[in-house]
Amino acid sequence: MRATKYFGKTLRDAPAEAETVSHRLLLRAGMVQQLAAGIYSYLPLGWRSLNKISTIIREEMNRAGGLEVRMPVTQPRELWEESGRADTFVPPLAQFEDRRGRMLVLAPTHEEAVTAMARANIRSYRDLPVTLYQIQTKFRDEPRPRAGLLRVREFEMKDAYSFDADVEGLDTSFNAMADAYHRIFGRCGLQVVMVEADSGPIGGKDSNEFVLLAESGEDTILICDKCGYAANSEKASSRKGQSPVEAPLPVETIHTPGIRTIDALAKSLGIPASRTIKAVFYSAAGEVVLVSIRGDLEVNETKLRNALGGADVRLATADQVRAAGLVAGSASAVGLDRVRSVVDDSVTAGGNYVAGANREDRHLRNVNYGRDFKADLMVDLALARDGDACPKCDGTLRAKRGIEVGHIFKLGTRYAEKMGAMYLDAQGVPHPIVMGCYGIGVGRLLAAAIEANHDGRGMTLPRAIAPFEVYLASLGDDADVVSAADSLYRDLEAASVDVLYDDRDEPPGVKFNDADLIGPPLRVVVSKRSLKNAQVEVKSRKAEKPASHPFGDAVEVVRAALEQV
RNA sequence: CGGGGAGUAGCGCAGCUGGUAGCGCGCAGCGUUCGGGACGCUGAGGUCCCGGGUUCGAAUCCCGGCUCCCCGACCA
Repeated sequence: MRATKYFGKTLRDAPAEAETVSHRLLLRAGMVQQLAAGIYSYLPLGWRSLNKISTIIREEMNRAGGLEVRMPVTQPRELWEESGRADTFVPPLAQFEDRRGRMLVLAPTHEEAVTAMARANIRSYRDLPVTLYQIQTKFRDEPRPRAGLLRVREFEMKDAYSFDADVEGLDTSFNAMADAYHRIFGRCGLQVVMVEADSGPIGGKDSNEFVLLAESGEDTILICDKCGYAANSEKASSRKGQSPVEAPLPVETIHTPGIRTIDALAKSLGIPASRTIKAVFYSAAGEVVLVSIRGDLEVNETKLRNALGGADVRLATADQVRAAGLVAGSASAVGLDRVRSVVDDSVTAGGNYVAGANREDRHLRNVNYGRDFKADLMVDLALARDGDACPKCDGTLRAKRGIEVGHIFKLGTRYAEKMGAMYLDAQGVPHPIVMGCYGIGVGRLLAAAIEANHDGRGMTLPRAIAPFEVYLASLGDDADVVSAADSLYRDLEAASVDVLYDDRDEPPGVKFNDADLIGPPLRVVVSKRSLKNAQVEVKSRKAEKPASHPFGDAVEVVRAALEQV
């Protein structure tokens, strides 16, 4: 493609609204353009990269046995009433009335539509298993779109849905998709890790996220440095360590004037925080819950929410705490029976803890679970942190930042049961179809790839997803230079090299800067200086200096160099 | 939804003690240049977010609204 025939402009300055690196670079390179909050147009350059990603996804879905389908973006609201998600989906469904007064929704995801497709076409166990997928636009009216393409309202998403006769079949389909995901991200040249994840309101027994490691990421994941255990921070567990086993001693009340935090308590008593019990107050569905956890640990609110049956959980307000009769700074579960007590399993590991006395300026020594306080619920509630011990081996967990680019779920029979998607087994007995779903945000993946692949000059996307493979630039308007560059351009095109030919009448600095901004992995320069020696210059995007090669070998040199980047 | 910030040329911004809009980049033309956003001359380009009010006069002051961004809440 000749730059003089192309559409879209590079910007020297990024628009003020863009703060995130990928957002700035996408706008500066002229890849996307914003129409409204979280709603973007793709210009030719951005669409090229997006399509390269889509093509890789499509090839790997097909290889894994997936069948591509296309489903409606506008769907009758009744379909969502069947699944029970018409009023519960978050964010709420975007919907409108058609001219006959029927309510239509803009699909935020396609479980309902694909289940309708399945129940109309699957009758028998002989029809199973099957995996259908789509790469389509979806719309979610997100409460807060942000960071360019990282979190948008209208977006391209690949969603695959598997249908199996039983959970063993689902496991097989799920693993096949996990393998395909590894291949997809690998082919995109991206370092992605699969981590255990919380399945959230979608439900199901297993769920894994695919996270692109990037410092600017919004998600925290924990990875064991030894055994490969990896989970996002909502899900991750860690070994909390054993406190010394001691015979329970009698409880003593101690005077602790002005001490209201675990740090201060531990310091004043000269003990580690791990010998104390911290009380944290939450409000769940209007009820105040007292969470007890060892003093050196923190509460993982997702685990707490799951333990409480999915209720909305947030820190209790000072008013709620007071109304519940709790003494902030000196609270504990000891002697409290009118407040629900949820206990992290860490406090069962040892004994003789220091805990609040539920009186101002008083704490208790030698508090023991079971003898001195009880739990209405006893589970793992701790937030795993960098440096914690791995739950699976004797390694250490390391916290890393990342961006969620894919998420796969074992859905089970939830949708099939609600929507009547059944098959008959060999005995003629009906069963609900067992489903899985597997998503990749295509636009988010592009943005994430830029977050992970850029430098001070612009994008350094891997070859497989960069908008072009080669940036060919001619310097100056010398007739020999122009004709040499023209002919090299034709030869590269003929050799099926994906080349952007900068044939504009611009000074070298402009061309070099645009080459670095757009960032094809290879830059080829034809100039009077190099042509004098019958040479061209080839430079990889990440190299400091170019290398000169005989002009006649240019195509071969480029093809070889592309294999290396 | 809570908190904060911002809307003036395509982009970045100034003008805001009221007097009818400017700078840089970009864009168009001509010329000189041609190895990291080069230089000169000429030129085009504005609903100063919208509506109302105050005033002889509003980008500027007042009231109401809209949009966008950031933090939080929420979220495949």
